[in-house]
Amino acid sequence: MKEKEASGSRSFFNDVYAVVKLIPRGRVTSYGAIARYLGTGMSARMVGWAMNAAHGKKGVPAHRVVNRNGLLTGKYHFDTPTTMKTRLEKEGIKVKQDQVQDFKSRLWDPAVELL
DNA sequence: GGTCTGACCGGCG
DNA sequence: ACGCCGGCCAGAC
Repeated sequence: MKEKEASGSRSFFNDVYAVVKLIPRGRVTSYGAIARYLGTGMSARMVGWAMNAAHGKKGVPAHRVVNRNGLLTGKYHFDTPTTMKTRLEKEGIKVKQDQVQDFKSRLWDPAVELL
């Protein structure tokens, strides 16, 4: 019988989900921030890929994860390109033209907040 | 089983 | 200051 590495999170996909779930409402984070927190560092791309798998899963607010520029890069991956913006605004985050306002202030870096 | 892409980031010219 | 390219990991064809 094979176990799925129940002891801790082996797959960083699982780690990403955990971190994203911990993102407080009204706050956003970047792929690179999560990647760095997980220790992947350069593999920020995988974080976005993990989000792809996070689709359909509940508790994984992928809409709270944006790129380094605070741009809603993955908005097109949602059901509708406006879902991400709508959700963020609903949480109190101002979004203008796919860009998070006060992104730097809204940025929730796990490597810092969870330090 | 090999190859390519992919919701990024950072360095270099 | 801007543009391009390389890098990392994993999933899909």
